[in-house]
Amino acid sequence: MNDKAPGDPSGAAGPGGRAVGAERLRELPTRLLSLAAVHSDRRVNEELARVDARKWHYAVLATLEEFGPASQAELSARTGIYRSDMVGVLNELAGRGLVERAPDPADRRRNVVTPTRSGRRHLLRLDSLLAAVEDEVLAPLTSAQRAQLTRLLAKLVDHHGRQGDRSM
Amino acid sequence: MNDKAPGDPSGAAGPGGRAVGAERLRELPTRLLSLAAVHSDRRVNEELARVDARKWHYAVLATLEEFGPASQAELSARTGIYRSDMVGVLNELAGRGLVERAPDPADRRRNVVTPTRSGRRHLLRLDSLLAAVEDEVLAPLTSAQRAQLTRLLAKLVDHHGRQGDRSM
DNA sequence: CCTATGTCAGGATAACTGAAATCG
DNA sequence: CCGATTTCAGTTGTCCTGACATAG
Repeated sequence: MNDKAPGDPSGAAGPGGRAVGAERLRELPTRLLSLAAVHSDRRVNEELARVDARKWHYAVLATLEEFGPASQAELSARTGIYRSDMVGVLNELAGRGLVERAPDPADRRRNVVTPTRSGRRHLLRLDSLLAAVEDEVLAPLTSAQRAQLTRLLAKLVDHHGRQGDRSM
Repeated sequence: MNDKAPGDPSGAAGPGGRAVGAERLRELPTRLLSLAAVHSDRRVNEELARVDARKWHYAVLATLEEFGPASQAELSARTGIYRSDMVGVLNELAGRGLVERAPDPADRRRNVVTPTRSGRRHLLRLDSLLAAVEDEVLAPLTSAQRAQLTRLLAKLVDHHGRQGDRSM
């Protein structure tokens, strides 16, 4: 089934040119990144769904834990969620009793979002749940490799975050 | 499979718990993976759009180049595109004169998809276009780091591809 | 007057499901 | 009858834009 097409240059890494051989797809970093992320995201979402959560829930709760109560715009900037989508995420979180939204007396345009006790407990549960998924997703890597991957990815995210600053 | 990463940074390990510091989000590999992929995908799609292409076009053309003419189901299995979505991708490619679809005389359920000369030329153009995007996306990494990242991602993709075989 | 904030309405695309029609 | 292949129809989720009302 694998008869060569006429004049097929595949397999040859030409001198002076880059090696574009048969392994085009299997070695394309942007594709590998995409495939790995799709798989990882799917597993994360599947597991989060089991406790009626989504990954944006985690991002918001973790941000609140780290920086304390914040306005929606602040949360949006820190998590990367668009502020138009933040509304829905907070509706879900508030509906589950995980955060509270109260008007800011100092600036009446703003809502101050605060995690509830239940929300902070929920965050801990999500922590361990995500740790398990992460362990599964990164299974083929040694812990040194995991650290390395994390470092490389952080470098990429950091770099593009610095210059790819789109206003939401 | 649960060995602790060495050099565990990020400060405080809570009493009786795992080390969950302030850097929860910034160090979560699944999140970094997702963020990096979103950015990478966006840049890839933007650039491909400039030549009226999409990344699935590349996947199909590259697969045809590597393995020769194939049925849609084969292409679907090799590229990871769902059979149902493959229809649309091939409609676009055929509409641009980049591939030809002909019924397989040996099995009349099948279509044999073959790249045209123009399609193979197009693939070369996409190659260099993608190389440029890749160079931009991976800019903050040295070439040794790029190779490392590629290797690690390939390991992940390879692993999940082996066991995550959903029938499409 | 201009900007920031929260909100809503909607578009574009990707991932995924289900089923019909055809053929082996 | 069962399974594989192509195709269509449609759902869901995510990313992203634009606009509006309110407030600083």
